[in-house]
Amino acid sequence: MILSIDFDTQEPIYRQIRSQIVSAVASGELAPGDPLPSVRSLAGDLGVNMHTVNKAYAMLRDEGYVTMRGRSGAYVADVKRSASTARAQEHREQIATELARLATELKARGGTREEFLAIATAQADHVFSQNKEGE
Amino acid sequence: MILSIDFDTQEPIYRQIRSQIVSAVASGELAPGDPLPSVRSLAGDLGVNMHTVNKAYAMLRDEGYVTMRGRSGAYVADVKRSASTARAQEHREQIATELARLATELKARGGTREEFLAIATAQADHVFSQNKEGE
DNA sequence: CTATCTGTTATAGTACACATATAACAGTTA
DNA sequence: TAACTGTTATATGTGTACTATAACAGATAG
Repeated sequence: MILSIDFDTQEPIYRQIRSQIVSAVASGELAPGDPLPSVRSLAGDLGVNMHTVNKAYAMLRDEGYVTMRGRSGAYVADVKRSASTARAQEHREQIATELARLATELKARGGTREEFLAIATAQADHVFSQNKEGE
Repeated sequence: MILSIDFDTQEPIYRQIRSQIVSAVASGELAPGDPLPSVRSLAGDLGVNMHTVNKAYAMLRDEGYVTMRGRSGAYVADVKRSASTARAQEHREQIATELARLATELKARGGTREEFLAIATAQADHVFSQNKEGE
C-alpha cells in the first residue's frame, strides 16, 4: 500500500498515516496478518521523522488495529473479531456522537432530516461498495 | 441561553462556544434577530478571556451565523436563507466528507452499511426532533 | 454633540501539541 | 551473536490556544 502525506493541511502527519492505514483495513487492501513497513523505513519513504510514524503505530496498536511482534515488526490485527469489546462499544458511541454533531451542523443551516440521511446513504453506498482484496 | 465550558477537554474553548451557539441556532433556541451577549460580558460569565470569545464570534461571523451592528453588538443572522450560497455548498461537501470518514472508521471495525445507517438514522431522529422556540 | 459600549486589532507572555533530531534500550530473530 | 524491531528519553524549533493589557473606529444612547 502507498501512503501519501499532505504537508500543507492542518491534519497532523501522524493522523494522516493512521487514517490511511485504517482506510486500507476497511477496504481490505490490508488483511489480518499482513506486515506493515518498519517505522524507520516508512519514515524514510514518506520523508518524515521516525517518531511521527511511531506515534501513528502506537495509536493503531492502542486501537487494536495492529499488533507488534518484537523484531518482526507490526502486523495487521483481526480487529473485526472484537466487535463486542468495550473498546468497540466506545468506538460506536463516538461515531454516534459525531454523527449527531454533523446533523446539528446541517440543521443549523436549514438542512432537513431527509437531506442528512440522503447524504449519509450516498456516502455509505460509496464507502461500503469498496472491497479490495489484493493490491 | 446558557453556555457551559469544559476546561478539561481537548476541544478548544472558542470552538465549544461556537458549537453551542450553532446548536442553539439549530434547535431554534436562538432565532434570527436575537441578540448575543457582548464578548466582554460573556467572557466574564464564562470565566475566560475576551479574545477567546471574540475568536468564536469572528468564526460565527465568517460562517454567516451572526452579523455585527456596531455598538449594538452581535445578532443571530438568517443563515437558513442562504441555502444556495457557495459557502453553503462547501458546508454540505464538508459534511459529506466527514460522513464518509465515519463510515470508513466503522467499516474498518467490521461494521456494515446497515449498521452505519441505523446509527445515522437514530441520531438524525434525535437531532431533528428538537425544536425549541422560546428559552 | 458626547460619552459609552460594541467588535476589532496590536503586542506580549505562557502553555501545550506537533515534528524534528540524536541517542540508547529491551526483545526478537536471522 | 549480530542485526533489526518497536520503544523510550532528552532536546530543539514551530505553531496554536489562551491569557493579559492596551488602544482603535464605528454605532448609539442620553
